[in-house]
Amino acid sequence: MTAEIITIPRPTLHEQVAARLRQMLVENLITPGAKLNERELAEVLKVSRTPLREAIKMLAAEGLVELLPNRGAVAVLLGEDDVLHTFEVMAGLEALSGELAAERITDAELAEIRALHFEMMACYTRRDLSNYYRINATIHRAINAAAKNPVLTRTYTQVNARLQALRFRSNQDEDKWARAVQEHEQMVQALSARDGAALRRVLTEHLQHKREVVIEQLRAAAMPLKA
Amino acid sequence: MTAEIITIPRPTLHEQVAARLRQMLVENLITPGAKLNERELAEVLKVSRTPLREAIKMLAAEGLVELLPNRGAVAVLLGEDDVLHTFEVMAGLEALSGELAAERITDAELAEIRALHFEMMACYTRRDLSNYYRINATIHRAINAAAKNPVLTRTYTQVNARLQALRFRSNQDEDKWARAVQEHEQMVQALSARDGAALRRVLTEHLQHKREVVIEQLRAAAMPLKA
DNA sequence: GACCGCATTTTTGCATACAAAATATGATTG
DNA sequence: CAATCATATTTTGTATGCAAAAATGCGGTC
Repeated sequence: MTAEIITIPRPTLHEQVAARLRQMLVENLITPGAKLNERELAEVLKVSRTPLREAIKMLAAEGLVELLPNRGAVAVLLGEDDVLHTFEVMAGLEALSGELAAERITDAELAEIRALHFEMMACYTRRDLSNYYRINATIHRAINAAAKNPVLTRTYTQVNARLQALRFRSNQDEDKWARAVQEHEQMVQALSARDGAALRRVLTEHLQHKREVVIEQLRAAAMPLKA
Repeated sequence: MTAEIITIPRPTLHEQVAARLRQMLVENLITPGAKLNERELAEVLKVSRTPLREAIKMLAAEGLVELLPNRGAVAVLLGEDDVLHTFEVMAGLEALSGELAAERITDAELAEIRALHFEMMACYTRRDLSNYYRINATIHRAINAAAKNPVLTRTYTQVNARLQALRFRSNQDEDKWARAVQEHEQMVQALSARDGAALRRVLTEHLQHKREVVIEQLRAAAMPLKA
C-alpha cells in the first residue's frame, strides 16, 4: 500500500488559472481598479469561462478582486486607508511570526537567514534595489516559516498578496533605507538571541516605517499634478 | 446624482449558496471530514452545479473546505495541531484588535460592550452556557469592530470561522469558566482605561486558556473509548 | 448642446451537456 | 479465500448554450 496520497500530477485548470491571475494581479499586469472581462480573459488564457469564473471566485475570497453582482469583478484598488489597515494587520502578523520564530527557529534556519541578510547587505551596498527587495521579502518569509505555523503562513501570504500589487521599486529615501537595514540587523540579533519580545518590537517598528514609506510613495504617485 | 452605489438588491446565487454552505459547515450540519458531493448538494440546495462549484471554490479559499484535485472537496477536519496553530493566529489577531480598540473605541461602543458584559454575567450566573457563548462571541466581535480596521475584521472573521465548527457547548470546567469570566472583567477594565498594552496581555492569555479548554474537549471527544 | 428614452449589443449568471478521472463492481485466478 | 484486473458506474472537471441584466449607441426633444 502506498504510504500517502501524493497529489502533484497536474493541478486542475481552475487552479492554474487562479495562480496565473494571482501573478498577473500581483505584478500589476492587470491594472488595479480594472474590470476583469471574462470573455477577454478566457480568450487570453485559452480556457472556457467556467474554470475562469471559479478562479475569480477564489481570488475574491482572497481579497485580490472585488465582486460586483451582475457586473463582474475588478482588481482591488487600495486607497490610503486600505493600505494603512492592511499594514496594521501585516504588522501584527509579522510580530507574531517573529515571536514564535524566536522560540522555534532551528540553527540551520537561523544560519540561512544570516546568509540572506549578508546577501541583502551586498545589494544595499551596491544600491541594487530590485534584488534588495527580493531578498528582503525572502527574509521575511523565512522568519514566518521559522514560526512553524501553517495557518499563520497562509494568513500572512494572503494579506501580503494585497500589498504586493503596490510594491514600489522606485528609489527610496536614503535615510529611511539605512534605517530599514539597521532594523534588519537588529532582527538577526534578536533572532540569534532567541529574544521573541525584542523581535516583536523590531518587526512592529519595521513595518510601521515600511508603511510610512509606502504611503509617501502612494501619495507622490497619486498626484503627479505638480510635475 | 446618487451618492454611492448601494448594491443590496439580491445577492447572486453563488453568494447565497456560499453563505448557506458556510453556515452548514460552521454549524456542523456538514460533518468535518465529510466529502461534499456536488450532485447531492445541488439537489438539496436546488441549484445547478455551476454556482455550487463557484461557492465551494470560495469556501476553499477561506479555508473551510479542502480541495482534492479530481476528487472534490471535503469539509476541513481540524486535528490537534491545526487547532493549536489556528488559536495562535487568533490570539495574535485578538491582541491586535484589543490594542487598536483601546486607542479607537468610542464611549458609545464602550458602553455597549459594558452592557453586553453584564448580560454575559447574567448568563454565567444562571449557568446558561448557550447564551453565554453567544454573548461572549458578540463581545469579542465588538472589540474587533472597535479597532476600526476592516482588513483586521475580515481576517479575524475568516480565521475564526474555522474554529466555529468545533465550538463545544458542553459543560465547561467550573474553575476555568470562572477564570474566563474574570478575564472578561479585566478586558472591560483595560478598555475603560484605554490601556492597549493591558488589553493585549489579557486577550493573549484569555485565548491561550480558551485554547487549552478546546484542546481538552477535543481530546475527550476524540476518545470515548473508555466510556 | 445637454439630457432623456429606447433599441441594440455586450456581458454576466446559471443550467445543461460532454469528457475525463476516480470509484465501485464483479469475474477470474493463484 | 484473497488479490487482481477488466468493466461499469459515478463523480468531478470543462465547455457550451441560453436567459437576464447591464452597458452602449443613437435619435429625438427641450
